Amino acid sequence: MSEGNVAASQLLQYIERIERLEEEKKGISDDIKDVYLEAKATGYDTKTMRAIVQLRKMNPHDRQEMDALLETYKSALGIE
Amino acid sequence: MSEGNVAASQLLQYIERIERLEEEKKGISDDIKDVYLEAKATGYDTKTMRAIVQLRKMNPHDRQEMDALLETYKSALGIE
Amino acid sequence: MSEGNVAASQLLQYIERIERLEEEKKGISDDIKDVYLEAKATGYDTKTMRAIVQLRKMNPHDRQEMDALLETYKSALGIE
Amino acid sequence: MSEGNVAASQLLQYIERIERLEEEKKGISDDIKDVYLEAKATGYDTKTMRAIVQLRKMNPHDRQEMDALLETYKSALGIE
DNA sequence: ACGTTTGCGCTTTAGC
DNA sequence: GCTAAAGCGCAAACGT
Repeated sequence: MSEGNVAASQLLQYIERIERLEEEKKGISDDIKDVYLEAKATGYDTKTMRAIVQLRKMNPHDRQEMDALLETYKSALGIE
Repeated sequence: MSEGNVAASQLLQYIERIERLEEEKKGISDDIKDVYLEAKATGYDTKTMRAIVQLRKMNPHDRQEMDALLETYKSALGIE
Repeated sequence: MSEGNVAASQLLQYIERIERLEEEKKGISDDIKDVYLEAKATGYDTKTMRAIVQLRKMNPHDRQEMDALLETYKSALGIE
Repeated sequence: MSEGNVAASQLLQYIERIERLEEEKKGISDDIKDVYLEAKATGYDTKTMRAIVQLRKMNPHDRQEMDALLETYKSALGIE
């Protein structure tokens, strides 16, 4: 087999690995969507839930600091 | 002039209009970046500023409602 | 247990399911990134690989049609 | 006037400058969208137009190189 | 049914 | 240079 075919075969393997992983990723994305839909059907607000998920990603200290700073700026600008 | 050339000329005009507008847009994006940099140099936190800009886009009523709901969820989950 | 706590517990369960799924998703995203890095280290161009992945998502007919249209526009505008 | 108020006033000025610029930027984005819509109404394919705009951003040499590489990969993978 | 709003993936851009 | 974030078009979904 020529070098070209070796390279082609290797490239194809990379591509196919990526495609498999992307499929898996898509499946999980769909699962996440389903959970949100279920929560919504139960009466929860998904937008707020998404905000919560973001907040919980941060460590408590950073979150509180960020929050405090935001409050400071809001006060300074008269945002209630 | 053939029909093909007429069409080509028209297509080119659309493309060039878009390109001009994109240039303008780029200029403004750069201006925005500059303001943030200037504010940062003055001691402001740009991430918080960006959050403020977002908040001010909303109307007060919606913002308060969103905020109240978020507080409710945070309390329920013990997020301080 | 009060209704409020029931609701809180349910909300927490939704949030935690989402967090678990997002972790999995993140893991797979990292895997994809790794494959691209590995391919890059082998000498492949990742930008082109991403284009290939996109092309392979399309059905052949659509892809050829898209390609033909692009060629038409390029010719019309003198893009070589 | 207290220092706090000075700072608040300055912060407000930065925020308002940003908001003005973002409004302008939004206006231009809308203009761009309008041009695409107009072109579409005339019979042009906007997706292809966007691809053309991207191509014209590149210098000819890079574009040809990119194109050649893509063709190489397509051949290697039997994409017609 | 419609049309506005929301979510999602991707690309591009900004910040460290 | 790389990781994180924004912007964008597209698609789906919800309420009207």
